[in-house]
Amino acid sequence: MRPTVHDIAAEAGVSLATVDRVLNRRPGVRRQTVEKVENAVNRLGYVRDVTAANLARRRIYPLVFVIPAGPNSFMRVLEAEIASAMGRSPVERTSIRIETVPPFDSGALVRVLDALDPKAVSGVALVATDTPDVRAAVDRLMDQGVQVATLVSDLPGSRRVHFCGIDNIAAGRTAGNLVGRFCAGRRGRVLVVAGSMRVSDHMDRASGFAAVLEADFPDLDIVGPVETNDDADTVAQAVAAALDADPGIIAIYNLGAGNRGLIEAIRARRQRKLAVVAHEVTDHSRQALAEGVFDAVINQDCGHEVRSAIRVLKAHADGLAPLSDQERIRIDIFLKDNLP
Amino acid sequence: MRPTVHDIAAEAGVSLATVDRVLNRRPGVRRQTVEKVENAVNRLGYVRDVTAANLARRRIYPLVFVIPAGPNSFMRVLEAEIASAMGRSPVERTSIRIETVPPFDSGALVRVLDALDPKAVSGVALVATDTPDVRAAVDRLMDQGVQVATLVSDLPGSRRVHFCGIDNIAAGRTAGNLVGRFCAGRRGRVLVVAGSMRVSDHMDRASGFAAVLEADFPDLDIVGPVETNDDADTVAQAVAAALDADPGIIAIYNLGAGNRGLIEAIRARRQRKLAVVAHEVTDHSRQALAEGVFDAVINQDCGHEVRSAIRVLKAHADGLAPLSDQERIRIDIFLKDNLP
DNA sequence: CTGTTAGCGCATTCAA
DNA sequence: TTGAATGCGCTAACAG
Repeated sequence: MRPTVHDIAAEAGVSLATVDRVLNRRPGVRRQTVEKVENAVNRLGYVRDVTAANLARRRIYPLVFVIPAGPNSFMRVLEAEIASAMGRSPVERTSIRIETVPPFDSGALVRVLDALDPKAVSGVALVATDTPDVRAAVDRLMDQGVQVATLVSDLPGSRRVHFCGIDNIAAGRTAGNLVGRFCAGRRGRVLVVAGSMRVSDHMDRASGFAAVLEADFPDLDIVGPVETNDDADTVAQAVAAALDADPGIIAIYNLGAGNRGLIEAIRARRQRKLAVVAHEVTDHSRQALAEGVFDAVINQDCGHEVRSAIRVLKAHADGLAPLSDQERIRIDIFLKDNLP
Repeated sequence: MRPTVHDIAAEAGVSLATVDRVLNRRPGVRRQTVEKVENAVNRLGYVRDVTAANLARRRIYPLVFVIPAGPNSFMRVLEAEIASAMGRSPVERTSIRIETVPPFDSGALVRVLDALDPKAVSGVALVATDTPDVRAAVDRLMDQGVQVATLVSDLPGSRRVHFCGIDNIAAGRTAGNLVGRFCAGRRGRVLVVAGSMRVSDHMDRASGFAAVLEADFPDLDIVGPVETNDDADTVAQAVAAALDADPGIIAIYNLGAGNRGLIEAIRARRQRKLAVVAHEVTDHSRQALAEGVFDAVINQDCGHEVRSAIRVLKAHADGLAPLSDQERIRIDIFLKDNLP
């Protein structure tokens, strides 16, 4: 039988209330008494029953997700995952709200963050735009006791408690490795397509990709990255133009969104033998893999990311450390054969 | 405020005890009364607070994991993950025991399963050997009210409630796709190494692999599979013999364990240009990837598998459906760049 | 500064 | 067949 507050009250020779004060680090207890209780805790190996505590406290965790608006498929899937987490709210004792902001608009993002009531929300997860004003807004929230986690795209240098996403440099390297091997000794150029160099995930992928190509595949040279703002039509035009202008392009790496446009452009040029690697499993990319238009898709499991964000934010709100192993988001590689 | 038992007691005009009887489907309540309560439940949209229920009931879930003994690295990692879950037992209200049995020994497995006390264990997770007697033992347990889940290797045709593992046919197909692309139009033979054709995961991988090679890579022919009982030394000898006997082998797929032996054999023949795909990330395979001895490793996250087994077994013990999305185990592909 | 007491939402004796 | 009362482990008034 594991020890309860009663046991440690008895062991320490104090009352339940005092034990509770010490356990929750509330003021108004003599140092002497604090130590007595802490000793008892250690001696008996007490660990608090969080579920019982939450029951007694009728605790719910008010959480806010701030994500980009717009047609980006990946973000819409992310939103669906958040919605699905809202369905589990009663069980998980959460109260989740979604705020959408125009993509790549740090001003709007800051306004949303600043409008949050620190007393009414215990945690925020946001898809970050990597600018100083956003960093400052995040740090302000942390100062006010609101736990902040970044989602999908990180905010290096900020005080966010956790990044729920993948190592994007490694993701870029992985893409480089795949493209290199799929080109198998052929010589030529690789077109790199990006959304925006103002989000850290895209920058990281580009640099990881370039590093591997340079080090391990000297026969391949990079063209780009061309920036498309993650807009599918822009992607389609850019890719079409590049392919038509340069017959030496033998591979494409799209490290951003807008896969629909990429697929269009490639389908219209079926005769070109291209190795194509893109990011994120969506209906479009899934279809492209099945057809052989894409050779591989690198993915982050956004269901996992959302569940992880919730666990991490809850844990930090309680001053607990999350289970690092469970919270690491994998860099998934999908071929047509291992699609989920 | 979500409704509580009190609310539905008031709504139905009965006492708490009666509500509880109906909710837990205990006998001794008039049909009339049952209906009154059920109507109240539906009207108010009541959902039971499982944590409060577990608190009141002081419920713990006694779980048993049955896994192969022996030096197989993957199984030892699995065991470590189970041990780590045991550390979380107080929080997760579990009581976990590990039983090891000689590998590929269905008799021993059956003996362990039959020795279990159905009244003292609520769930069992086992790495199954695919034989009729094991299937029967599993079904016996289910009949006695013990929830059974298979782990890593499934037991098709049995009544187990869940398989915590990957789709091994798809894993084999994935390996085939990778090997095919990495060989990039070269013509030759692929050596397939297996542990035992008596476990369903190995059989499935072999057939998935063969299917893809036949359909998509006609220039590659399969040699094997050679069976090694997952013993590293046997693998080393078999691979060495095959490579030396047949200079036309340009790729190797090890769908079983014993990677240490595989690595030895390849290292001793550095001049051979081989595409190598194996399974499971362990210290050995991680090192081999880094060195370029392996080109890709297909992995199942056994930490995830263990956590999932626990969640699924607990949920089924309470008659609840687990979150299917969270419980699907991915077929991970690792290159040296995206190793965790 | 410390202790008493009454719940949180649910399960379970024990009576009736 | 039903209900009242007690307690699970913990928190939070409210006294003292």
